[in-house]
Amino acid sequence: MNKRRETPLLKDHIEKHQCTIGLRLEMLGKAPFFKGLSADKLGMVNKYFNARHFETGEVIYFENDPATRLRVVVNGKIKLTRQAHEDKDVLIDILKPGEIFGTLSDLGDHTYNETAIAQTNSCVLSIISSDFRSIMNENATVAINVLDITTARLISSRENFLELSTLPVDKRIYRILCKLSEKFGEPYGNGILIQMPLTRKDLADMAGTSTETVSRIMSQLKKDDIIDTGRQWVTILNPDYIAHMDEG
Amino acid sequence: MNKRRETPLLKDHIEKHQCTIGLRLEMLGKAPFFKGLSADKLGMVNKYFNARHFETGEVIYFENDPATRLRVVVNGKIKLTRQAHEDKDVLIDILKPGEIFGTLSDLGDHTYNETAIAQTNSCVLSIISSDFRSIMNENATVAINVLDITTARLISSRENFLELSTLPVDKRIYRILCKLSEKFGEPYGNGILIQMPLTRKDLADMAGTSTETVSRIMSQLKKDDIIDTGRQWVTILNPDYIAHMDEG
DNA sequence: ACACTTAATTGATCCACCTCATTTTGGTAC
DNA sequence: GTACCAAAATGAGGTGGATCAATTAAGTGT
Repeated sequence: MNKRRETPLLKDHIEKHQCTIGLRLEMLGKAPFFKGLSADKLGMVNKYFNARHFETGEVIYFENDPATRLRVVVNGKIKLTRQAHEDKDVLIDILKPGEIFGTLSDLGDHTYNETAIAQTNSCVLSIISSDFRSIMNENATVAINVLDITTARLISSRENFLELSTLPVDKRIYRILCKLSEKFGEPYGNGILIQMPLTRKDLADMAGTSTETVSRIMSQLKKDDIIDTGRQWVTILNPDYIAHMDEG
Repeated sequence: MNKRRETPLLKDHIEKHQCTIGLRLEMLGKAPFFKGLSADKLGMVNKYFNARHFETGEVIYFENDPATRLRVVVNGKIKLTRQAHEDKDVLIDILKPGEIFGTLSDLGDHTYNETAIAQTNSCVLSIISSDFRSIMNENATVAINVLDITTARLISSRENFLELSTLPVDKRIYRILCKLSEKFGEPYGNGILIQMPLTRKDLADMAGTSTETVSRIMSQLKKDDIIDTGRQWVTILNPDYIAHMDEG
């Protein structure tokens, strides 16, 4: 077991000038919700979007703020959270490039129902939600794509609820690590590095537990050579164990 | 505190002959996902639907069954559940007339990810999901309506997750009773009756707890004259208490 | 290389809730 | 009314995980 001296996370190399018009168009073309849209329509649609850069830790919007915009991650990772009490938060999801967040509603009195924070330096496109609704009205394909994305998220959210209701904490954490490594994992050394800053608090807020409990479980996994972990990073050394811990 | 001798629930008066073509068309016209559709389009769309009656307790489909159809509740209540272990279930939602369930996906290898059971005698319309997708493709309004419904469900599911992660059991049960009375409540005597058969197990499966714990909490609420409850029914005597139990 | 800040670890205690076991009751069928 | 059965209530005991408190270690800035 080698002692690491520094974080294995890639340095944040996202800078403002990368959010160029060219990149933006390329991004929208690849975005799952615009799949099947013709090139000229894409060009038209592109004009509705604004790009903006966010520094790590910067809040994009707070829950209960008036909600007017739909956003798209171009670069970086965006964390969606909700606050319960004083220091009790719930981490709903972590988004990667191509994913959407914000609101689709065009009602005036509508508010965001989660807080969005840049987990890393990020570039985000935004569009006024009523404009996006117009686009959906004129292109049923787009509406159906967004519907498919939302349905998938609903299924995933219910899955989370199921796991929270029925699994003990350690299994919940295994499952979270498994899902994160599928979404954000990159080969690193002899394992898979979850490529993002990830604290014990983040994991606790995903699993509905305390940082201390997460720490204890992670320590045990480390002792058993199933993961390697340090300050704000995790690598999976034994993916098979993490994937099927049912019998454990 | 009067001792009730019999269930205050309305007798199930839904019978097969009520699922007539006339009722079906009326139902589809009022259904939120067809809001804004012209009368003639509605007539065309109607031809795709089949009606079927289900007896109380009858399973409409099981989770992991091949998924081919989207369904609409015409009459009665439908319970959506997922199985975890032996006797551990999670009650995801209870649907009332006008709500949709089943699948929207037209992929061949797709399966239902929950079990649907008739909570009362029910009448249900169904349509092959690929047909429904065609309808959405030709009528963006429909796609957007379904998207709005799905988004609302996603928000609600995340809300449930939040409550499950952060609230103690008693508060979770208060909240569930509050939501149920909003959705299914009907004035009855000096309170609001939740008009549906509802067991301690159902409540436990919603709150992620055990039947015994639900029973204990309900007993206390009854003692404090906040609710009245018997075998498979609940009335709320003090809605205000149930609605804001934050400070309790 | 140093000090400083914040994350992470680890230990000890406590209690909300689960589980198992038993009794009671409501609702139904005869 | 009486008998029956499944749902609900209640009791006793055990425990997973929270909470509180103190220590260690990893990055960061100078």
